[in-house]
Amino acid sequence: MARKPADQTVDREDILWAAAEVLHRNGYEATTMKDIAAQVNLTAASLYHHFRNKDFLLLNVLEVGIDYTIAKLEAVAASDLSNADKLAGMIRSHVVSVTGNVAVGAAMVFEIRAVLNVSGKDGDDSFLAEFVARRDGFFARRDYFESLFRNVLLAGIEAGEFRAVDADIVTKAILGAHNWVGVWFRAGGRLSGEEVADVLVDAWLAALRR
Amino acid sequence: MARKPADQTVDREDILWAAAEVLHRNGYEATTMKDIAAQVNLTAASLYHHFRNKDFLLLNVLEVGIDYTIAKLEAVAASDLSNADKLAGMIRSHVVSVTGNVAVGAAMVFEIRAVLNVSGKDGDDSFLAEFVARRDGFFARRDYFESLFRNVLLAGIEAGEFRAVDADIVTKAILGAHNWVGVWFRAGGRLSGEEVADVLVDAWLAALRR
DNA sequence: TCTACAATCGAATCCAGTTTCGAATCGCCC
DNA sequence: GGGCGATTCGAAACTGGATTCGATTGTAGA
Repeated sequence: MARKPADQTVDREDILWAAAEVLHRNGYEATTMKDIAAQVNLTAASLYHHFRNKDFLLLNVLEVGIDYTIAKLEAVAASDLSNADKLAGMIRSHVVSVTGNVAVGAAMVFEIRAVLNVSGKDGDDSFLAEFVARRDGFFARRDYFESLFRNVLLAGIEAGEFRAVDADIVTKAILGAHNWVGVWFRAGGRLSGEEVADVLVDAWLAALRR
Repeated sequence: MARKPADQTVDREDILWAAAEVLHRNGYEATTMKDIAAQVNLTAASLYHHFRNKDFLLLNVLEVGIDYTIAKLEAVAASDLSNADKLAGMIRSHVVSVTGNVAVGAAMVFEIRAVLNVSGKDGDDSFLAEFVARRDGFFARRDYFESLFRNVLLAGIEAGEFRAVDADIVTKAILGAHNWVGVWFRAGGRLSGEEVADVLVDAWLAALRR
């Protein structure tokens, strides 16, 4: 027995999303390749056909996660709404993403340190180099992601729509609140993702209202 | 060479705080007993004289962390300030704790899942039972901690000091923002812990102001 | 001083998890 | 209807890290 027929074959994407889910449940180190493989009905060994190793797999998960989130955010950020409406839309969009796919959201929050730690990973030279490059690219994406929010805040303050708060800190506060949603939110709870988003939009807008 | 003289001997407390720091740097799974031991100039083996195993060690870290935080918070919560002032004091107190000891704050945020996962840990029966009991105790403390904030919100709304927001969600948003501070805050940055706290107090009070 | 205990350590054991390898299948195209 | 690359698998090699053990040595008190 070796390869399963077509109705079984999975591709990178499938593995990535499945991995995100497992990672969310267990955390990076606590998640074994076997766990991830099981999620898509493969064996651990098979995973190595799709990814160089565990680190790259995680990095991939983070990459698709951040790209997915940024794409949704950019749509709103690029619109010609007022800054208040933009912020509202972005908060809603982000919170809904997080609640809709807890896996991605929480992976973003929790697994960073694991990726961060290049130290300790025995240098397979070429691997290491590519890993570091991609990891730094990921961090850059994260910064960009954060800047989307910060810029709206800044623009809103500039335009007199918002109070003159410390945009840097408030941005991080907003994102912190969202990230945390990924930790406690459970589908089927008292509120839907949209409803949670509404509460947060209301709160932040009130916090910024002049 | 065996035991070092008195000038070397450390006690549980020392190990706990040192462990919190290492844990913050590396995350639970990525932190080895050796790492923790090194932080207090011991060998991994010596740690087992103080703690049953790695899980209990982590649990201990979380316990002292939450107790420390709760103690500071209760002082404010029990005062007879207005709810707005109480909330301000509590936010300040919590944020300053987190920035003052990033280790505790971040350990609180990140390591929970590791502790959570009882499943998988081979049942050493008695160990397992005590572990679960203490773990549940910890979670109860966490809930209590959260309730301190929520109750002030609720009381403030009741008293007409605050807008009628969804106290549950807003509480979690506040705590999420604080937890996140533990992740990004670095001593020596643009703002001190107190200054960050001030920004957040201002924001949340504005968000709740009628 | 002698004894019992607390605190350490180095070495050894054990084990789970990653990664590698060679073989087996499948689907497809010539 | 044979060849070829893409996939997958089981088994085995390796590794790092948790935990155990027995020995050693300060310390405190009888």
